[in-house]
Amino acid sequence: MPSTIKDVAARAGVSLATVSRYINGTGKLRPATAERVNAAIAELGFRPNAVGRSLSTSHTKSLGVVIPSLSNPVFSDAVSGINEAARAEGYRLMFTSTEYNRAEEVEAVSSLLEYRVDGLILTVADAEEAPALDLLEAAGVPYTLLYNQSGRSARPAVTIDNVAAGREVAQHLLALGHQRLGMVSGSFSASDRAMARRDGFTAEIVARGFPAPRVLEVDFVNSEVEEALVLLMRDRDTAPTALFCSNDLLAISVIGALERIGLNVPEDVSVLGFDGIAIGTHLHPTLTTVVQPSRDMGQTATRQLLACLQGGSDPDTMILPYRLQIGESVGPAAKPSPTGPSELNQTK
Amino acid sequence: MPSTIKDVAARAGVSLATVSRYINGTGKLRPATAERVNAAIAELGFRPNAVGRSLSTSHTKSLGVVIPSLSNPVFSDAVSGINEAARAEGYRLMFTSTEYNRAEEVEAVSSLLEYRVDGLILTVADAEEAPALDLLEAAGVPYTLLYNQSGRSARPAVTIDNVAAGREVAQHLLALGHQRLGMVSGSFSASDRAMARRDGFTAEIVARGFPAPRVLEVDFVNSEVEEALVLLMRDRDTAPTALFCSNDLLAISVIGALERIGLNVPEDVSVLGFDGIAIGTHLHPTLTTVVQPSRDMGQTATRQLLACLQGGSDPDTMILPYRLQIGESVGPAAKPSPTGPSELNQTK
DNA sequence: TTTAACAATGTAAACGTTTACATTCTGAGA
DNA sequence: TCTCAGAATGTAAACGTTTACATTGTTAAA
Repeated sequence: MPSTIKDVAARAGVSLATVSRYINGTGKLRPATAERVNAAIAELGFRPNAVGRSLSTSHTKSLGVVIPSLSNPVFSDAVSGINEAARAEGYRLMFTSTEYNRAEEVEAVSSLLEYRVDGLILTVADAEEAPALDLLEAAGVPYTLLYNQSGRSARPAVTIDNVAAGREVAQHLLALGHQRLGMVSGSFSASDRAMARRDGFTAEIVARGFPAPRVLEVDFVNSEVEEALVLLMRDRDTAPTALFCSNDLLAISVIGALERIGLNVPEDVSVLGFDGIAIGTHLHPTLTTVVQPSRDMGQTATRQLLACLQGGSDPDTMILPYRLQIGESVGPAAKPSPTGPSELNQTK
Repeated sequence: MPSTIKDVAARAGVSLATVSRYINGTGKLRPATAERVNAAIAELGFRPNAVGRSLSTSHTKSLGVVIPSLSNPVFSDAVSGINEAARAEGYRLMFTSTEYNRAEEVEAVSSLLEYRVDGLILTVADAEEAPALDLLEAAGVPYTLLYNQSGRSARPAVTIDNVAAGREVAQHLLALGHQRLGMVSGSFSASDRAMARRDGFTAEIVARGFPAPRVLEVDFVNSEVEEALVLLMRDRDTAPTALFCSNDLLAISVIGALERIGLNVPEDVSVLGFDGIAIGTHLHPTLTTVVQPSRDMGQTATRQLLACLQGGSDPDTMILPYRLQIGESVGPAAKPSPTGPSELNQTK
């Protein structure tokens, strides 16, 4: 059993309170007393017990982190940012993932509340309908959402304006002469962000007098992207000349699939992603994508949560800037092929 | 302040111990008593305090997880596996990353020891020289390494045989007629795995009577891959016809860079990766790579650590199987070009 | 009806640390 | 030298829960 503050006190010939004052730097100590305590700590290999401290102070100096998955680097990057900012303030992270499942969200929050984390940073499937957030609010535990659209629920979130980003994507593609646009997205029910991106994208296109984009909702994990694209791109004369993907992993997957069915990116079809994950700049073609500042978002969410925990105001919604990063995967609209039905149509 | 067991006891008209027995399912309770306790819990919105429980039982039911970075999906996948196995046993994860820095490793372990995590799962830069592991052993806290080579230190690890994998990569490439091999790796001082892969790769090539491979050690984050490759591939008659990369992110990066300098993969140069991250199967060309079972490794490490915590034997080294997954990024050795210095040589 | 054995429940101390309040020590000023 | 104010340190209870041991209740058998 590791040494406790009692052992240190006994060894140094002082009281528990004196050792506590030394460890925490609270209150003055005579140099000789401090030296004796320090020596006792070293001799005993004492290490403060955060559990005892948590009980007596009612603060654990830990933050709960709940995200859908670590498989998407956009969440990994954010957790890195959270970790940095938390560490800087002496906080630890208690972590869990939910695999986009609402019941898992509730279970995760429940458990973190049992561990008495001081606050939480989390991404839920839908900020509007989140029993997990209801639980947090009922418990009075501060939290900040990450990436979620705060929408009409006015729940505090660090995010970007996904609707505006979707619109800007549409503007960019239309400006390049693309008139037949498509979108490939993950599940809308699992991501209010994907919904917002689609909504902005579609609204802009329709407002500009173009036909609404074809929207493909795919299960990225189950690798049905290629099949879906074969159908979408079957008729080159009516197929989209540009595809907006709801995240970068999907965009990368779409590019691979397009090339496999004989289409060149961006010559035959342009592809535009979302998130700005690092690998996108190392590929060929490099990815044109909407970059959200994931690491900054993680840091910002953490800082404002910690500010709240340290007596500041409640967390609020913060919209950070995104930027459209031009890569090689988007080019001018392809000119119509001079021949009739495309070579693709003839492929078995 | 949330309700405590005292409040529940008062409300139900029973003792603290009775409420504790109800919560934990230890000891028998009359149905009427159980019902009164249950009603009191519901009325008060009581939620057990894991901090109090941890202090009195000396167990936190949490595991510390220390990994270099979440930026590489191989770690994210492993953490997903750890999370699954831990959750199944009612454990939480306390998480931190070290960015491949030994001082950070020590600080991370130190802090997790303060929080009294029951055990740790971690990846360190070098299992042979790890002050963080010295600290854990001195504290008597069980741990399992993940991915690290256990080598002569005999520290418990869940890993694969990286040396054997390196050899098998060499065999595979030599069997395809490649005679001039190269390796692109991340920093060896930050990854004993990368060292082991190089050692196996090199040993096999030399044993087969071929010249030792050219080894490029690059800083993937600082995007110097392309510059390095231009130099390596300058003279097509002497340049490697296949490159082994120490991880998949690097391999993907190398493919992009090769294509950008005008070389086709695998026609002009083959590229083989390591890890088996999911995105590798969605690219064009799909990645030929050594797949380690990251999620399984995470689960296995967790299970054996938990078995130890629950009275079983100490964690041991477990070597899980890897497999060489054939993709499209490796092909037969390119036949020498019929002309003199390559076009590449003339590019400014 | 009484007794005894077992079930059910209560009591109280401990886990490690913090900290309000109390006590002792020290040094400066009268 | 004495006194007083502030410095330094000690005391003890509390934080929430667990659990060994004690006590009370209940039921069946004699």
